[in-house]
Amino acid sequence: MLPTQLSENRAAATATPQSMEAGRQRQGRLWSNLKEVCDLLHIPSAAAINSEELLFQHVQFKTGQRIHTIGQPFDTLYIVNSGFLKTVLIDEFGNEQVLSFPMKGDMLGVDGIHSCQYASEAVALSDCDLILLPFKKLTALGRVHLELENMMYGVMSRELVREQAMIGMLGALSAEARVARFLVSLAERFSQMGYSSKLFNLRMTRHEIGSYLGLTLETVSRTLSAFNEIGLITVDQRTIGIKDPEALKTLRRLPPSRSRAKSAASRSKAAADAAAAAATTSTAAPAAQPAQLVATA
Amino acid sequence: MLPTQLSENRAAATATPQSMEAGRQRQGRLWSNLKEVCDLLHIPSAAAINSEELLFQHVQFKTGQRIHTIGQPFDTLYIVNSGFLKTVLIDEFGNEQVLSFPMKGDMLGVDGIHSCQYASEAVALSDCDLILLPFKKLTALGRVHLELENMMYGVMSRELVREQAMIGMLGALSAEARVARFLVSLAERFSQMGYSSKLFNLRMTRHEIGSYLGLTLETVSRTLSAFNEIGLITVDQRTIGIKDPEALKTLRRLPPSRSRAKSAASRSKAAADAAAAAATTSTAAPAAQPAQLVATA
DNA sequence: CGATAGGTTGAATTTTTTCAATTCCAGTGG
DNA sequence: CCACTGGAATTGAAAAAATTCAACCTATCG
Repeated sequence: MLPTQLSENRAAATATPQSMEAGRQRQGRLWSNLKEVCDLLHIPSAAAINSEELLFQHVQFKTGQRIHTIGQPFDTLYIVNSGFLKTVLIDEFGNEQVLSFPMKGDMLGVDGIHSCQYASEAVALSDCDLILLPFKKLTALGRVHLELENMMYGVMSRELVREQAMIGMLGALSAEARVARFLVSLAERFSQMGYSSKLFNLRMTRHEIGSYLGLTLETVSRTLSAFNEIGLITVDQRTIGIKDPEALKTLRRLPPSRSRAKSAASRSKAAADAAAAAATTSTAAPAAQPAQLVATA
Repeated sequence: MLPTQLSENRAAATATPQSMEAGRQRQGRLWSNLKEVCDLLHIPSAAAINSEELLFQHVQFKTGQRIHTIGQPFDTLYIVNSGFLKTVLIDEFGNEQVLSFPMKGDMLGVDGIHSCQYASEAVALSDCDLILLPFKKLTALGRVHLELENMMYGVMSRELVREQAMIGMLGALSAEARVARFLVSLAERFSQMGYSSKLFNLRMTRHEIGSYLGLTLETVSRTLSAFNEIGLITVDQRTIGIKDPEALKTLRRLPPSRSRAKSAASRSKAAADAAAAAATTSTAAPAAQPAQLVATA
């Protein structure tokens, strides 16, 4: 594999550089110490922790495997070390409602603390490497290592803030704005993880995206096509290229379709309209700049 | 005031029996001990706590007052002892997005832990009595009183589960189903608080309900009228009577409007339709039974 | 008692979904 | 190696759901 390649995300799905760094082989599995866990969660680990003793076990899941199911007794939290997942609620007719798409650095299972049963189901969308955090052990440890306790509260609060933002989005935004923000937030996540924020592969189906955003898969597909048509993004199946992140960030509604339908030549005009409709101060992107390729960590 | 009265909720807005129980006058304010706090949160307080020393201060807010605002430095959590509030997000144009309607036993401010700034704004919808929990003090105490620590994790996790349910609702349900569930969950909250679950007053405007449910105020109003028309509820401004809680709980979509419009006499037929459309096993409610009045605690 | 915010209702319009018809692709087995 | 197959994705047209705009009503509060 070349260090620069299009299918960068597929790399994360198997053995990543990261999972090599943050873990040591032992008894045929991987383990991480407290510092590595804190780093993964972006918690300043305050050095003071001398804990080659305190190790947390990793577990690998293959694509499609279930990490936990609804109602299953809760006893451990998980941190995503590599890979991509979805968490879902199942309604009375067995329909899935996607709640989140956890990836590197995210915590899973927090919703199980309250009732001692997981309240959602987590499924691997790619091969995954997760770190196990036995909850009892964790809280006990938290009483000794203050930064760990802060970490716990911080991560749970962050999760809550994220869900609040989600509620705000579902409650207030149009279909187009939801899809736009979804793309932007994905791009930001990838960027944080050291991947390209300009070109990436979606790990989930249109159906899953739709469920997550409260839309049908057709609406998602149409919206992506529309964004492509006015030059905000490029779409090829699950490969997305972000062309105008600023316009996506502030987009509220697309210009009326007639201004798109008129002619293919009016592309730049349509993009300008979109930016205007977005009530943004950002300048329209200077056409298609060459997509930045992958920076392998 | 009579012990049984229609405006039961208004009582909670001022001096309730509860706020008398759970608090003692001292220095002209109210204070609660740890046991009272735990009781309020429905946490088994494990007796062992001998803490007439450990007291938490109450603060009163008048209708319309702001408890905290977005961006304000975080240092304290709040527990609602009495009264009703809303929490909101403010978008870039100053529009409010309602996130929750906290009431007795709910915790406020958890979203501030992560970034040390409150992420939402809390506003009193009625006169309120809140208990202050200085966060630093609380975590320190948590290390000594294990049940308190568990309480913290439990409450935060519960909040998360609640928001997940909200996301599921916004993502998957029709306007009618959302309004129905909103009424049911309100009824349940009131019931838990010792009020009638059959007759209560809404504390919030149609606009606020709409924002909370991701609908316009007109849609909320129309939906309430429709529920009234088919006998699921009675509506008179902010006074809601619940007639058929089972149908509301399982309702997915209303029967087509023509079956409602045909004649006022077809009422029971329409109600049966609604129950059928709800795919529920519950029997349709036996017409209007006299509304149960208030049980004052 | 008039001003005003909240609430209801109707009609037109827009947005999103539903249904249906293809197309595209990845994987499988001949 | 290539034709098949089935899930995923796209696209169009019709239908349904929800919003918008507007008019009007009704409580409440100075």
